Amino acid sequence: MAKDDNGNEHTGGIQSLDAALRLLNAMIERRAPASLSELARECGMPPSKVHRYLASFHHAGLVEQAGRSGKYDLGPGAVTLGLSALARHDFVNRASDALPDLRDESGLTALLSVWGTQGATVIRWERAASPMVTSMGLGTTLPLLNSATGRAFLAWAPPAPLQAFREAELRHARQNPAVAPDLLPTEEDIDKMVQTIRTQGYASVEGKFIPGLVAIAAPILDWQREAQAVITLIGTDPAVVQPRSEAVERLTAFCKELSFAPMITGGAR
Amino acid sequence: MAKDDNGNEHTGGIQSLDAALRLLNAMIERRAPASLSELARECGMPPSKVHRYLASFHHAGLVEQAGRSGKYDLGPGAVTLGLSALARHDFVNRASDALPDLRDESGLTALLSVWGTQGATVIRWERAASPMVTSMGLGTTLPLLNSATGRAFLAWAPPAPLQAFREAELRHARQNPAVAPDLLPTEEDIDKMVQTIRTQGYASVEGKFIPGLVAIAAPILDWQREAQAVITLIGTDPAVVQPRSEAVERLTAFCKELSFAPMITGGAR
DNA sequence: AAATATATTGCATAATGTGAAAACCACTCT
DNA sequence: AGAGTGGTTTTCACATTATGCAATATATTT
Repeated sequence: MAKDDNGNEHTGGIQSLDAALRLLNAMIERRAPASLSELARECGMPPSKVHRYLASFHHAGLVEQAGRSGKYDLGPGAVTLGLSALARHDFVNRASDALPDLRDESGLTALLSVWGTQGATVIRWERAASPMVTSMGLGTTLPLLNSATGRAFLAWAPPAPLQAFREAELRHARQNPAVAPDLLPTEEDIDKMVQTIRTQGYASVEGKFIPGLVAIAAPILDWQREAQAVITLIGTDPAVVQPRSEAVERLTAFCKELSFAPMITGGAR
Repeated sequence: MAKDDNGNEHTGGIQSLDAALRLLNAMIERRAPASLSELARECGMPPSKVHRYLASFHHAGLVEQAGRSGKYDLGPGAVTLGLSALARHDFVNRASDALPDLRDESGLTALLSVWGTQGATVIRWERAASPMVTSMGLGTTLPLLNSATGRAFLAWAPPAPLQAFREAELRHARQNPAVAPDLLPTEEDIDKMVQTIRTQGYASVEGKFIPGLVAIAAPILDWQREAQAVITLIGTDPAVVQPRSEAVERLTAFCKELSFAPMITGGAR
């Protein structure tokens, strides 16, 4: 009988594996590389134990030692695992496959993001032939309030972890007025923005995240009308954010196509 | 002393954890939900063992039971883990940060390029203290066939848009025999070159793009083994292009460091 | 250099994972 | 119905294997 951190038991498992996974979890929660002793303290294990677990994780590629600092970090195997898990959700495959088409049709850079523990995370992107080279790698996390992608998640929120982010980002924004000087939104401002986005069917942003760029984003909805993923188009022409621009039409049609279809197609379809 | 599937040992780890991770790996390789007994067969373990491991994985959210079929599948915890890892492996940033080190260690000019719609595009550039000053701006696009960078992309191609470039450049080369007089390659020549590059692990060029300069280039691969970016070293000493030169070793090690890798480096791939 | 923090290895001890077999369950076929 | 089949879960006695402590080794700071 193994016990988890709350003292709740779960039967039939393997204690050492449970401990190892608790360690993995600790590495996720610290969002940065950590030293062996930090991890040991973090989850109340003797350093030698942690060391042995890390050796096995390292061997499997789940964990790697960062540079010469010796700190431990999640490794490429973890990425493989996660993307493999994501790929089981067929909307991810369908969206990934179709993303190049969307880019070609719209002539804009196209992004596919999901909502991860760290926020909106880019898992696929197709760059358009734009003069402006945005260096944005896979796994980039986008701001919640000042990116089109983030706002789309905000408006069609998978409820649970979002409120926390909302607060965290607001707090951060208030302390760093330099970042977003024109917009220190109150709760009501945000609610109003969310309303607008929902009725428009897409979120947009002009130059907030990266000056000179404009972006529009629409959600891929599941059967509960929550965002499973968000697709974003990025360009330079301010016209694309306009309500009935060609880009907006294409994007929303594209996302509707990938969303879980409601059973009765009332009116809008 | 734990053994992996090849019989290779790795010291200091934990055997049961190694076995558990082998199981996880089996779940990744099957790209679909699998039943307990399938998994047991797959990795040569008794069903009871697999069951116990799955119980622990399930408890951690890494694995879940699909619907009422009872089959096991990777779960939300795996996504969380992967996205968390992905967020730390923004290779463009990591490569940009490390590029000066590579320049210093090798004493050569180092380039970081990504595959844009216009071709291989230089996005970062660290010039060595070399007498030869190559004037090459950020955003320069490099030829596909006659630069080390281009050849590396060719060999580890993100498949879709590349064929078009290949044809375009060939056509262009045939019309302009002055540019590449010695090499009017057929499709087979190119395929042969690609094979060589892939087995060598890097692409090279001597004086093709700019007379008097030599260059070697290696890819940063993503989890699908496609080139996400290419790093190129440029110098004047013809020795650097030799298969096991110091520069080659450094460069390939550097790129491997930044690439994604399969979870467990087992034989078959 | 000494001192402190951190990582790694060795070792005896018993706690824990192990495989075989038995019980359990959900089906299908006579 | 009832016996048969393939798959999953539980039980159990045993020794393999993980464990924590203490001893090195390595790195970082004073």
